[in-house]
Amino acid sequence: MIKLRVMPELPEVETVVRALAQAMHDKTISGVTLTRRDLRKPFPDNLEKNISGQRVMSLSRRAKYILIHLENGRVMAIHLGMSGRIRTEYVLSARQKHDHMILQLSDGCHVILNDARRFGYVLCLPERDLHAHECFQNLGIEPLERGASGSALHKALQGRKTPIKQALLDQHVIAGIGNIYACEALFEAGINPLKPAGSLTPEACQRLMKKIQDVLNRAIQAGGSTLRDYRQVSGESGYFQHDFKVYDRAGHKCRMCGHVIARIAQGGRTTFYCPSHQT
DNA sequence: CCTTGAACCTGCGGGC
DNA sequence: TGCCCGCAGGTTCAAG
Repeated sequence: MIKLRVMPELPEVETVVRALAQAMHDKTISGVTLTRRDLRKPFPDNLEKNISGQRVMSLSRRAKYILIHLENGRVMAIHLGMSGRIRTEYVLSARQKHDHMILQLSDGCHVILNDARRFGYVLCLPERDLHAHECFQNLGIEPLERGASGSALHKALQGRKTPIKQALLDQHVIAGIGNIYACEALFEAGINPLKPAGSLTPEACQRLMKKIQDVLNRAIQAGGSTLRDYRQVSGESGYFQHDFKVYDRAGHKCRMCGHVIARIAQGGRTTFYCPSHQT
């Protein structure tokens, strides 16, 4: 059994995509069970008709979306929101609280979407319509793809007075970054999260983009991050949480300069940073 | 166009 | 033990 419980930012979604590819590639979806009609958005009207009997050609990721490419040219897109988890079970055990969608595969495997807070959602649309869909058309820089660069980031931040931390969370500016990796990347780049986004120099943007890519890649290598009391025998849990340099470290000493890590609120989210060397 | 704050929903940990 | 409060990985929408 593969069981995936992650904090769904880019590295965690990427980790889920890779694990799901193992389970789903070249399998046929033989059945769909929905236990309610909606999460944050309604499930697509014709979901069962559009995915049942379809072979899974490949899986990919865009921003924080899991994309499941089907033989009929459609894509099922899954966003995990804050609390979405996906697990696979070859022998379907008792249904758990907040299991909302169960896909049955031709080899007997079940793919189960569980989401306590229901901030996640599922879409299903023709692949050719994907980039024009409202959820995808305005997405910003994909940080690990060609085209991501300091100059692209600098351009995307032009004229923005909002603090750089909040700009990094704006998926229309740069896609895939969430609260943890925004804090971590700014720390590593030595940039104060309160700095107006548009005031970053091209050099600072270069440094920041490099650190964003760096921290995301390291987190993917580590299998993402998991929090709280998660324990798992399958070896599928990530361990990047042990590498956090600022996130959730308020009151502890900065690993770089020894100053005390601060915790502030920005736009309703918590930011952790070192006031001494993030300038 | 940009920015801000509230809203969506459930679970968990801490304080009393 | 139990209740109440604050807080949590994300996004959208209304209002200024």
